[in-house]
Amino acid sequence: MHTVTIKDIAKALNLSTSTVSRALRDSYEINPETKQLVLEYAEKMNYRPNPIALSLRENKSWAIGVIVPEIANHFFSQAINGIEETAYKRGYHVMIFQSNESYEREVANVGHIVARRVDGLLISISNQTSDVNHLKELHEQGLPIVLFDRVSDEIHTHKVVTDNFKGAFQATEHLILSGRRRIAHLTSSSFLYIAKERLAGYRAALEKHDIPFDERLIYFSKAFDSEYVRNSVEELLMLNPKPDAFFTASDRLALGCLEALHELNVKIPREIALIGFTNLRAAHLLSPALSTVCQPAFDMGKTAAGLLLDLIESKKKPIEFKTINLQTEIVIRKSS
Amino acid sequence: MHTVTIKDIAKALNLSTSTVSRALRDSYEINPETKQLVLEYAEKMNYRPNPIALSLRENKSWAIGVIVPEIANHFFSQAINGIEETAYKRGYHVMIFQSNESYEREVANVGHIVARRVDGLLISISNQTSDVNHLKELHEQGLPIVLFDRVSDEIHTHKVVTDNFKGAFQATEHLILSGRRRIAHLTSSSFLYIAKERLAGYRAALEKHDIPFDERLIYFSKAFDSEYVRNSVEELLMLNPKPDAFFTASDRLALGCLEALHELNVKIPREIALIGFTNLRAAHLLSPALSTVCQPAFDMGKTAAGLLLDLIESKKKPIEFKTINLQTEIVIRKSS
DNA sequence: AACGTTATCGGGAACGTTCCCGGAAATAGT
DNA sequence: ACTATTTCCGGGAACGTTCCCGATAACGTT
Repeated sequence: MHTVTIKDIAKALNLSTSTVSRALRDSYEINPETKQLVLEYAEKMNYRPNPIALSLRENKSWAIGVIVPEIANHFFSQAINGIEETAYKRGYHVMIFQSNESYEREVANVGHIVARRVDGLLISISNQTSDVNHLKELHEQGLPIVLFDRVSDEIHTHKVVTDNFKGAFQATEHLILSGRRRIAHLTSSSFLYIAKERLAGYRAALEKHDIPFDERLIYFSKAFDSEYVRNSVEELLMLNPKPDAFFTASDRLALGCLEALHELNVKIPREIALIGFTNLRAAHLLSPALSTVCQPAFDMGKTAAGLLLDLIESKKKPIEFKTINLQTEIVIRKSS
Repeated sequence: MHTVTIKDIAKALNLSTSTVSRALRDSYEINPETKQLVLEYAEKMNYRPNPIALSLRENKSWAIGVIVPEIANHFFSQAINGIEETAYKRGYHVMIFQSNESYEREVANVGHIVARRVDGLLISISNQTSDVNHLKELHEQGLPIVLFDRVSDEIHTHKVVTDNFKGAFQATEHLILSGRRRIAHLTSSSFLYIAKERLAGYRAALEKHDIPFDERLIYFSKAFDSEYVRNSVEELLMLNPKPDAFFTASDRLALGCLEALHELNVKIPREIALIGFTNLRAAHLLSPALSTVCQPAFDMGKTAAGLLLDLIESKKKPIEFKTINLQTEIVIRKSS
């Protein structure tokens, strides 16, 4: 697939490459007639500047890297939509990588991304990642990084999160106000920032309503496969006294719980009320319709990308980094 | 963010760039000691070859473009997973674009992709695309293209599809065998190849069981928003005699139907049986659990990417192109 | 007429890498 | 001791583009 270059145009028109280049960039020091000639010929030959050559010259790839746990997850695919919107609008393209919730793959992805010379990195950390040195080093070397949703307080940069504390607080309080007392909390990894915050919101709601905190009701889940979740659910149901509500911290966990409770023939919400932290598109069509704390995924992606591009395009490092806290929305349906 | 280059190494070690380059590529004509020296220094300085420079030299971007209608769709995100697996394994990276089921955006995406100088293109056409000249031209210019799922018979290249006819036939026959006679079919666009095939499968099943084909039961839907689908469903329900089953041709349509039927208080499957052509992860958790024809999305992505990379890496154009037909799986649940 | 201005263009280096070509030194072969 | 071969390395062009530095005319100014 041969593509026409500036040299081809120059040769065909008996001009120098500099002249052609300047004509194409509409430089003032080119004769309007020459300019016209070049432009027309370029149009005719369907000339497209080679972005690779430009990247080499400018030492800039016009690409940003995005690492998410998985794209087959409605929250992240929506976030990616937001990221792409801003990125494309500002002339960047997006390279998407998946960590699959694995620390090793995340490190490998980071490696790929630096090798690919992206101009910046947008990342939502895997829940198996407790050590963030791979990101810290990169950041100290000067690569612009913005964290979103799954952030870490060890990295000093812009962050975009949702109000996890408030969302969890509202969800828990809603369960309490509807008469629940033994509320189990299934969450992801204990070192994940968002998990900590949601747990804190959960505890604060309990405290406000004078319900004692019971550690046995908290489940940190390393894996997301339905078998693992089912085991956790079974163990929780064997507790005495039995829990009367589940509050889950993610898409996958909510779905897994729902599935397990169905299989175990537990009536929702009569026996167990269920509310999740999720962006499932079909949440209202589930059986029963799932109550959720909904996150503004698209907006998160948009603002995170915006911050990153600002970071990339500003020559000097900003003195202070901001953490943007977007509001969640609690949607009560049949499951609670 | 300054990165160390071959020149830096050469200068530091008092060697020429050629020597360093050859040492790094483990050339036989470099003294083992020198090689050792270079390798150690490169390792110490964390040298990474600049892929942009390589791309410029080799006139190869090591990137493939992927255009799908939307990634926030489980079928496509699974397919992308498959694509990425093969692509990364073979050293390519993946640039994802979304057409949002819009012809204009698809054309724009194609433009971006050629401007970005990808080595090949993987595409699942938007349902509003009736004219595929933008792809044809590209293909004739020599860009390797592989179509998957949403293919077009106007483009003569490798294709990866599922057995749409058989899947639709089985779904329809299943409805017939469970006593349904007035089976409505909601499908996407009339010029979409997969829509035609599924319609053909539907008709064949009717014919086999001597059920007359009624055109009024077929709905081509241009839009996927719930309002539009709801209107279609309402109109179908006003028919006389009323349909007793719906067979939908996509994720979105199945979900939309389910939603509309719920809102209209129609009992599923008592009044209307429902079966979809979808890869929804939560299909078994819906209310009622949704019967579906399931497509091997991940495998489709994998094989499509494999074919494309073979195409890219073979110097000569293959004489004949193949169409790979993967099998669907029908999963009967509560909705039918 | 001599000079400064302006308009218009070309030459060539640079970005990071590979690879062809050539060349010096060391070794082997007679 | 002389040539032939091997070993090891450097120079420089090339990929496509931009941009700095000149260069040549034509023009205007005194």
